[in-house]
Amino acid sequence: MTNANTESPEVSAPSNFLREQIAEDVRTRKFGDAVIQTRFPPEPNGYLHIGHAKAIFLDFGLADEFGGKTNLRFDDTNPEKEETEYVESIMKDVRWLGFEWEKLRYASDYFAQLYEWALQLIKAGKAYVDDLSAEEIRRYRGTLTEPGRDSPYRNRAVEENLDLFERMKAGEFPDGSRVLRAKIDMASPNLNLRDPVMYRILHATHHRTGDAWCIYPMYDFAHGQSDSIEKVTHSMCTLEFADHQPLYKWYIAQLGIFPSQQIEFDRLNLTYTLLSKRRLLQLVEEGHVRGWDDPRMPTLSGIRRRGFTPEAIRAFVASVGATRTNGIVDIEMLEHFQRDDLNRRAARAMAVLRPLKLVIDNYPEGQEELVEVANNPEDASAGTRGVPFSRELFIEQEDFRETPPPKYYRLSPGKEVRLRNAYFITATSVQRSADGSLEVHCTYDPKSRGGNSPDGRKVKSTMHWVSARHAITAEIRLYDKLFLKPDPGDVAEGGSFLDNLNPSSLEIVSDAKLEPSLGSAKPGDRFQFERVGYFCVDPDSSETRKIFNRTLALKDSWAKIEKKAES
RNA sequence: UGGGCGAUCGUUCAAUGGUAGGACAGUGCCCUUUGGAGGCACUUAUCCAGGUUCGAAUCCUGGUCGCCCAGCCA
Repeated sequence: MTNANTESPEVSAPSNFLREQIAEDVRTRKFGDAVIQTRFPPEPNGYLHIGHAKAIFLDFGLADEFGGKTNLRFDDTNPEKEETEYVESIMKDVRWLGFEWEKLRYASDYFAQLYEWALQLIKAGKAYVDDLSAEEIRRYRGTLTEPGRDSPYRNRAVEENLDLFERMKAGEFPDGSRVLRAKIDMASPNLNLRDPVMYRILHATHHRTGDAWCIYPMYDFAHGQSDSIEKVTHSMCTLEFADHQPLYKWYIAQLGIFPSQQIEFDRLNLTYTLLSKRRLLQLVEEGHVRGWDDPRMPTLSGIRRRGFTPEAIRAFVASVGATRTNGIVDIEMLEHFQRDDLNRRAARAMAVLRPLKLVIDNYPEGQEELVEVANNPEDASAGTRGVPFSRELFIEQEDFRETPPPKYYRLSPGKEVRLRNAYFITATSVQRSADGSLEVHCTYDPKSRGGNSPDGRKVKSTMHWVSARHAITAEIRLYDKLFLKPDPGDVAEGGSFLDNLNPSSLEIVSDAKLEPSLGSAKPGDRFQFERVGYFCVDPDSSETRKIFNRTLALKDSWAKIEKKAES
């Protein structure tokens, strides 16, 4: 495994219990000479989301720290839900985060071995074929407070079990007619140990093994053994599998195979975000979003298209850490790390989302010039570029008020402000242009070229602008939270999480005016539109029409002041 | 109501028997050619009750609260 991100922003990695456990196991040589081996084991039944990023950074990152290796293993034991499309997207996402797996494996690689192990357990009297229906098995299992009862088929002879199991494999029986179960303890307080199902009959075509099998192992009879086969030393998974650990150990002990160790950590939860594959699938299928990679989706493909970076996700995940407590992380935390990363790296540009014409009456008609602008004030090595300036400009509508409210520093009649990197201007009047639209007239101070006045007078505000004659027109997609509530699942009786969908999560601005240099931007390129936010070029763009996604808005303290004044 | 796991600022993560600290959010000030960024300051926490100890967030006991488990899903 290699880690492409080791040189990325210093993330103070606080100690966590996983790291400490591994360190101790190394110290005590729990696994002898074996190197630390982990695995990332998604089921290919959907797209990866930000929650998986945490698991990925833990699985790959921790192994890397200890000089170990990580496999990518698809847990593909349920042919009814799994598809090659998902396998491919998952590989793409893992690589995008900056990781390369040691070995690519599938649980289905181990179907033959797993079958042999099942036979071994049958022969040892530890497994039996049960003819009970699913419904009957459920009833015999008992409840949380009452013990279960033995199936009438529990004590079948080994020979009969062998015969029946082989015939299950041969396809003699219909789906659901029989299962293979482990013979453990129907009275166990842990329901997972009440004779768990090992194999079920499924006449379904598997995305990799096709129709070679019609019996498929359950998760519990595949996961631990797959770990063991791969000599996984630390098998990290989320908390809801803690109850499965005794079973995980039971199979390994009965089979006498490599003792992989399962360790559970908490799942990532985010405010205003849904991280359930089932519901995400519903959003896609019912058309509430434009697809798995809709920039509003918490999928890795969605936030990638939105403009998020692997480096920011890594810093975020590191700060969130891993524990065994279940909580919900404020989405602002993720946004902070993303802004922090983009602030350092994103090239600056000027773009006016909602144009208002500004005419400089004392600037000679027909004249134009190039003003020099820093590509990134945070990074001198990013250099400078020339931006065309002329008599007629576009400024942001919200940067002008005919009657300014208190504390409004921007342009209003009689007020002087700075056009960034260009000149000081003073608004003189508001007029209707020939086509009926509003335009603001002003005068400029030629001696303030570059943005400083020679007499040292100051202005309260600096505004971005675009030369009307040189501007390119583009579409800009402004995204807001997909859900209105911090917990999208917080719904009234009989309601659905869909009731919490934000009706204005997408706003399309179709005629934004951008500085001409943006005409050569390529899909995926990221920018900070000064004073507005971070944006990236959407793959829907064409040569003639650029489309930008807003990754995040800049923090807006004026909006805060204005809001406070209202209340 | 059986079993498992957990509980520290509003949120998140530390403190591994010895000064409860960082980050996010919030508030105020400074600075600023982005009302961005940056700097400084401030506010706020050990679930409760007992016990052990010179000393407890940490160990013990008893409560309370939260999450997970009754798929032939993973």
